Amino acid sequence: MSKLGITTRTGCPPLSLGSTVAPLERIASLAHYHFGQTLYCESARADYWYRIVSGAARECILTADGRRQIVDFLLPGDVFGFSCRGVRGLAGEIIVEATTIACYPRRRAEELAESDPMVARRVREMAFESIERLQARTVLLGCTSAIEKVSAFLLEMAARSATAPNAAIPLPMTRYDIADYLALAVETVSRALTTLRRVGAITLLGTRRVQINDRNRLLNPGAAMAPVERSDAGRALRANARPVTSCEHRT
Amino acid sequence: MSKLGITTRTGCPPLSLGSTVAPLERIASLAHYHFGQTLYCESARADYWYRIVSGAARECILTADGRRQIVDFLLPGDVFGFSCRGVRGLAGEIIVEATTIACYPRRRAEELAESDPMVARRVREMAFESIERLQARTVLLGCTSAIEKVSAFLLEMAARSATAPNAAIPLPMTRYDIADYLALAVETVSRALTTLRRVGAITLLGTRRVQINDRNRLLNPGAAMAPVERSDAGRALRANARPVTSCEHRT
DNA sequence: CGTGGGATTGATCAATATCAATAGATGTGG
DNA sequence: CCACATCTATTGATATTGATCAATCCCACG
Repeated sequence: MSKLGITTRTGCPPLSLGSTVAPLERIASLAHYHFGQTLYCESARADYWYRIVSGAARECILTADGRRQIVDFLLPGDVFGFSCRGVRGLAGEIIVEATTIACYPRRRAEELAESDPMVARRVREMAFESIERLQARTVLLGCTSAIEKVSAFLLEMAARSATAPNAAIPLPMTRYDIADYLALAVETVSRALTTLRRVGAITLLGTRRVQINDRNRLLNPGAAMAPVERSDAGRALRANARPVTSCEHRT
Repeated sequence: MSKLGITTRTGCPPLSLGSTVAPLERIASLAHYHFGQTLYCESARADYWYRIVSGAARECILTADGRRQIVDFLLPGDVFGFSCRGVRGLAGEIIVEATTIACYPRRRAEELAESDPMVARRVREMAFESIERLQARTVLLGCTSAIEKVSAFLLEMAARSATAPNAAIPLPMTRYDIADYLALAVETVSRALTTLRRVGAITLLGTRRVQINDRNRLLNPGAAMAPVERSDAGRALRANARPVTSCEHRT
């Protein structure tokens, strides 16, 4: 890790974005990063948009009380770094050795979007994808129990890593990262994984790969989790939800 | 609440969006809703974008275990309803009587964005605002203690309600809504508010208005919270964060 | 005046954070 | 190549926090 050695060359391959947005790819530059490097820090100006080509990164923030909250994991294909104020507010950090990222200069990309409607559409779609990723994230953080959070996290990683069904899922991040992502203690994450392994829901292949054996147990951890059947299996409909008038709209 | 009575008329006032995007406002229709009405349900097609003109709404989801998770509160000025898959995935519900919403037909808005770069830019900015709102939300949900969550929630509402500093902040939602937003039990929210009131950080003006007396106590609840000084005040830098190499980028 | 939804407070119990110890992994330098 | 240092991961014991159950209060509204 001694020399940083970031090689930068312009003009990168289209990479699954469709030929109509080739103009966007022409202004991108590919950069290579090492594990632990900082892509941008919280106070940096938001002058680039990014796309993970290979490897992984995290966006995080140090809270007032000294904790680190990971706001998003970025995996291959994910576009990130959008901002409407000029400043980042979040730090972007590389978590996998030899990560390659496509960097889009914001000003030029915006100019391009203003002259090419197809580029504008693509940028809009990328932003919408970010929104849906963050909404899913919110639902995940809303889980109450640690088992639920970890289960939901594994399912999210399975969906995002785009591997074959039933294939092993790579976990590019440490348990500490997972803990900061789920707002749990590391020990709790570790224990939840152990519990899921014990009941047969997953198999741990080393520490950084997981095989999902029983999706249903992960989807509904409370119901099928406890080795000893829980007495309260019946009352599922707890919580604060109140009835609402029907779904129709526009009379 | 017997008759739904949604009045819809096309052509609505510009409303702080700047004159350059008047085209976008020309295709909007204003609709009036009652407390408790459903704007769209989870399975609905995502055919509209929305902007709150007055009143308030929530976006929420029923989780597998029967809880309701509120993903976002929508306040005047907020634009929402973006989707990249065709389906909502979240339900939109009105939480304030006589809420007015500007509705933008998605297809026409997109056509407009493709013919008018200024409209495209404005749509992009609105999407980026959504992203930042959701990122802030993630940080909030990452808080570990209930006092922290409620404190952060009050600060968020203060920032978003755009009232004068030190003015009373309206809370358009019930305690149940707040609880489902913060992933806490109602009782816990109530207790946290009571605690904050007791230590003088806030004043409750009725149940739906809050006055913030001491921002610092809300920003750093752990430090100044306990009536009896806590013995561990010194160790603030706990948590899972690990040091990272410096912030430089591009050698 | 009575009713019902919302809000608050109390008591109890389960879940998780924390503290502590240890073991595995990985990388460095002798 | 091995020994050491450091980071990562797991497991155990304990204390604290928040969910849950229960009761009461408050307020708007018919």
